[in-house]
Amino acid sequence: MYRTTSCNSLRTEHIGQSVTLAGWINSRRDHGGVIFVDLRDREGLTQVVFRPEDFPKLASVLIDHAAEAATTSKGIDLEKAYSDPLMTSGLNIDEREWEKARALRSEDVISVTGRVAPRLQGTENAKIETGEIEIIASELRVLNKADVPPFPLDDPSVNEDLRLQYRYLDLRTAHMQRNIKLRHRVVKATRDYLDEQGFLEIETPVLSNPTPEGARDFLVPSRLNPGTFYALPQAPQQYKQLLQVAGLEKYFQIARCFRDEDLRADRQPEFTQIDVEASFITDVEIQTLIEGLLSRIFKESRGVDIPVPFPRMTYADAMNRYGSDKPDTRFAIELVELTDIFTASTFKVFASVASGGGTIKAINAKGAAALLSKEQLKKWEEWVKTEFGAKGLAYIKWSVGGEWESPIVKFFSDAEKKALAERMGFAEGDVLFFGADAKLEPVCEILGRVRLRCAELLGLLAEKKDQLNFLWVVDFPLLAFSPEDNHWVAVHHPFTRPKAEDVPAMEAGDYGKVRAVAYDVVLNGVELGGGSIRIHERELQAKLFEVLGVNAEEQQIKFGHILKAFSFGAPPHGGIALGLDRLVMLITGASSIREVIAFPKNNRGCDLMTSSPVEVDFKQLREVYIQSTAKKL
RNA sequence: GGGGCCUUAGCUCAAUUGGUUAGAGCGCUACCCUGUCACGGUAGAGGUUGCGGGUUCGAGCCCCGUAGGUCCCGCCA
Repeated sequence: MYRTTSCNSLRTEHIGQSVTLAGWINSRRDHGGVIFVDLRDREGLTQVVFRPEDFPKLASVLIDHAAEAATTSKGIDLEKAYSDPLMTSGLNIDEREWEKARALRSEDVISVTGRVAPRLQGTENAKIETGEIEIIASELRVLNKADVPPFPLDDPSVNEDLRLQYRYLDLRTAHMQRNIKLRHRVVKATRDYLDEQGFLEIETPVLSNPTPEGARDFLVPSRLNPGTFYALPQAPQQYKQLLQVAGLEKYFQIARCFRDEDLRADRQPEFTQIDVEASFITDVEIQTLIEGLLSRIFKESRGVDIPVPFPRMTYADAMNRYGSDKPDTRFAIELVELTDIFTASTFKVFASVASGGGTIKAINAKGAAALLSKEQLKKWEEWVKTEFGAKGLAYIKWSVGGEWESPIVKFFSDAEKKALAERMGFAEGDVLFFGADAKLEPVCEILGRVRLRCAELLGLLAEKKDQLNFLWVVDFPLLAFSPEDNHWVAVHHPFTRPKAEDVPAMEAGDYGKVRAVAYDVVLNGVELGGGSIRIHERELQAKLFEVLGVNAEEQQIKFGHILKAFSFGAPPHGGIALGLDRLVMLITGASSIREVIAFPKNNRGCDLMTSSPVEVDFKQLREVYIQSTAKKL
């Protein structure tokens, strides 16, 4: 037997027991005579002591004295224990075990047998849970020696690429084990909760079809059908809807999804969704279900109660007030409408925007004046220009005891200044940032970015680490015009249901006005997931494809199966998908989803541990009828 | 596809204005040490400064290119 218990199970009540532990050498302290080893397994640490004397005898002496101490409710009398005849009378020294212990190094794997003993008075270690006891070793088995690790395992400042290259070592750290365990708790809570709610966990194919909408697909060539390809699913979207047509009614899956797009700190080419779909359900019912799920997840993973129901905010409000469809509402800065103030302004840039149906908005970064020099404001302007294609970033800085500093304020009339200051709550120490454009969206989006950067600058989130601001963003537009493709595209996906009251607008061709029965759940400015009520009528679905520029023939080829399915009595249905990786990232407080994925890919989609992806033989390519066009170096 | 930042010992970093033999801490190796827990002490090993080119009497430092890493924009729900 390798072990009888874990390295985080022994306490004072186990004193006297003979145990065997197995694990890794976390650290070793060799005092020449006595040798201490912190033995580590998944559960924790236990100190093991190797002494050059006869270990079992020593242990029994200490235990006897501890037992005696317990009856007198005084601490163990060390002097007495050490003067015990057994301790001083020429013990049989087993040097072999001790010599083995001397040769132990970090990360060696051992199994050790000994007796649980109390630590000597004053040598207890409050930092570890087993710090009251130690193991007096009598037998040591070295199961495997370890090379010197390429980096210190407990050092959080080590380069991530090195950690990823040796991920199996990185995963040994308490930090990573905590994240992986917590992820398990989240998945377990999800399965338990949805099972209790009557949902069935159903697997869907990983080899499926390319989808014309949305992200780029990962392709898989079919050997048995030369020249044809599967695609890895971006989401199990069609299958989960077809399961509703199939009458399974309530489906969920912890689903792996694949998207061949560029990576980010919160984006991997393969990621996991908590995928949910149900029949005969309304949008509010799905939202309530998900509120219950998230409550359960946060309760079981972090022990916190989150208030439900979550606030609702329309997409229009979110954009207008926060400049984002996933607003971080933990801090108060909001976008303020100023268009009406400047319709007749002497400042031509604003006047032409305001009178021409455009939008002028601003945000007030309270107290930012002291933190932003003229040079820094220049840099911010440069930043919005290069990163978001803004024309500029107008500002007014009002230092405490100073004047308004701004390249534009000299063009404002006194009335405009007064109205502006009043509406913005502009005070000494503040900085205003303006956005003005013929179109609403870029004004909101750019100020939304500036808003986030202001929060960062002002440290508004520093003391709000534990705050959890959930909210639903609802009433998304169904369609958006893509100038690149020169046609309308689905904002969510093409199966999303238009709001009943907006169907006339759709039929009238006023596509920009049509809202969807779609909803996103947002936590602290991060989109956790989104879903919608779907179209279940064949005609409406066909109509929507038409709007999206998919003609009848294409519809038949790409979506014939789902259109046909809808003609056989599809129930009203809808669902949602939550990003599991992001959710666990937020729960653990990690800054990247790589911290909550056992074997993630780096920025370029490479697995540094396995060197994946790799080149393959010509022969292997030939079998699947593929020829690479990549240029050899 | 584009932009920012980074790359010096196994790890984390330093190296003044371009100037001697590129240093420190940790880790590693050996020895000493019987109560430590980030043990302590003594000694030692360890470097093509990512790579290629250029400027210069002289380059870790300046210039050009390139590779890798990371964050962001585009892209992606």
